[in-house]
Amino acid sequence: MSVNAAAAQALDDIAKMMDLLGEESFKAIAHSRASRLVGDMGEDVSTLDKKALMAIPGIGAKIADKIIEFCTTGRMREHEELAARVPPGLLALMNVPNLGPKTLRTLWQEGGITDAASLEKAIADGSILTLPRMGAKSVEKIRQSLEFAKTSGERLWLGRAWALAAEIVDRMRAHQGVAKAEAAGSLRRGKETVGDLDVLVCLKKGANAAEVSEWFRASPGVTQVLAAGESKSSVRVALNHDTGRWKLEGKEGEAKAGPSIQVDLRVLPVESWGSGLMYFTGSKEHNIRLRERALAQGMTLNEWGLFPEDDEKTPPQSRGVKPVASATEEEIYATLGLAWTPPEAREDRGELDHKGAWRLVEVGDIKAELHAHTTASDGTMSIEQLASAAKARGFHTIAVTDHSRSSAIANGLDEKRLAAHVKAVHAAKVPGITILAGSEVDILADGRLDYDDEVLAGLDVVVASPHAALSQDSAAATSRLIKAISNPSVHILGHPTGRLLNKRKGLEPDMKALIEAAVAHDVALEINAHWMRLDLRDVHVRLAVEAGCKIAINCDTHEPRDMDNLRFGVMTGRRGWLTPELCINCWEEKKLHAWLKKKRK
DNA sequence: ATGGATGTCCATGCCGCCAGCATTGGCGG
Repeated sequence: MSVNAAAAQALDDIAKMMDLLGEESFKAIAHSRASRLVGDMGEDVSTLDKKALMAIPGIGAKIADKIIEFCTTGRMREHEELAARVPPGLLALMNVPNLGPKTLRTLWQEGGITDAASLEKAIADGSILTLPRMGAKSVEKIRQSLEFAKTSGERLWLGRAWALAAEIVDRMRAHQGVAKAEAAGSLRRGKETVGDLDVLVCLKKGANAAEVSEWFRASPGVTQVLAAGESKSSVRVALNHDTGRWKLEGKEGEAKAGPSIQVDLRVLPVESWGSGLMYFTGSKEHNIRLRERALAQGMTLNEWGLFPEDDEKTPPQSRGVKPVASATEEEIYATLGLAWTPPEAREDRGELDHKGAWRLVEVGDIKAELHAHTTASDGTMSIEQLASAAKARGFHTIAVTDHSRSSAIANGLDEKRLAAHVKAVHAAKVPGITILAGSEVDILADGRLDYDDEVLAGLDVVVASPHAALSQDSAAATSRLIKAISNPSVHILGHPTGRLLNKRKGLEPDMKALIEAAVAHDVALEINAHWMRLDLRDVHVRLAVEAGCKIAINCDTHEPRDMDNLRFGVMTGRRGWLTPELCINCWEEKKLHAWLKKKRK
């Protein structure tokens, strides 16, 4: 775990333990906010001194001290003091849905429950029913949540969630009572993994909400119905893990055991489409900022619309109050004096201070794929098939970058095979697209590249990527990657950390140093669009964009369907506020080729 | 615990919905 992630975890634990102990809620909120700030930070938090930490809104002297203590000693005294007062099993239960701090505190203080085992026992023998607010329905809900928490430890990959969400949304749109349907939540924000799916449906005039909800609950793959209201339903849908070219040991068997994902449906009238979408898209923190802003302007915002504030207790829509805006996201943001905010930027990372209209990279901007494999190494397509597929996407350029010799498992090319392959690539012709000959050259553990410099200098495009020695320490990783960036023939640093989501954490280089080197040597950092990689990750893209570092978004195409992953790479770029100007795949042909050739003089 | 207005104090994280056992606490975007 990176220092940032570890420090964020410690701060979040502190916040949760404070909640469990019933301490002043603002203290817990402050720690929870600080946890998010540290976790979202692109640069290594240990490189910041107290002054720099305190310059971040939300981090004051006390928390800055705790962060510094953690970076220098690896511990936080306060964390240990709290941990001595809160049973560890209780903290773990905070991750179980339907178990919040207050519920757990009651279970602990009044029922002597300290962990999952004692909770299960209290449910089994019925003793839990004697505790306050513990009726049969609540207990059954908790029982199911506990069961679910056992089988599903991990969040689902964006790419897998996307396919499932598309099926459900299509099904909902097929119902005659449905005017509009869309997947919202963290999926719409393009988060690299999602915990559940949120589907918003708006009804045609006169349509029956209960009937539409029933249609939803009868979707194929539903294994369990958790809630069955007229306008709100929750179900679990079975997952089958198809992870493509990565065979995940254990995962396939596990799939038969029945991992599933929760899918929530909300039904609203069609007039509330915009406000409903904003509510269900989140993030929670973004929603809070928007609602604060609405209040400051004499309005109140909920999923039904943006209303004039009237200090009444009951919700305005229930009193027939007309909203100021509700039908589209654009009009609601506009009424609040804001530009429409891209869903990917709705994370309370300063997006409400953004000046003017947003113009982030879009799928339609991408005009080149600069990292692709053919049958020469581990791809499934010939050079011509690959180029035709790229042409069909409207690209002006495709770079053939098969693996280098050290990637033996991927049938990497030695220098002799490479020379022949380059000839074949240059001889290949597909009308309307330029085919470039390149390589995805391995970055060896010490930062040397897998081909000699003169070989690399003879290629049109060089993508340098780490594939092995991915558990080396941070300092070694930093110097390794910077050495690769410094090679004058390298254009792109491919999947810079080598991480695989839910599988391996990959390298943890000093990102700030890496980005500085990339800027100095005019190397683009890749966002690998495969949903198991999404590497660079969002916060590092943001850091790179702020530094003016060029970014490449590549599908790392091995087979035709890989090009469909482009949207995930683009969403990751948008989460890092990436503009088309900084994304080399968006450049027109002349500009891109001139940039590539600059390294060949 | 933080940040902003003062010079030490004060306000601060929105909203709707649900179950419960009754007027509120907890959840989740």
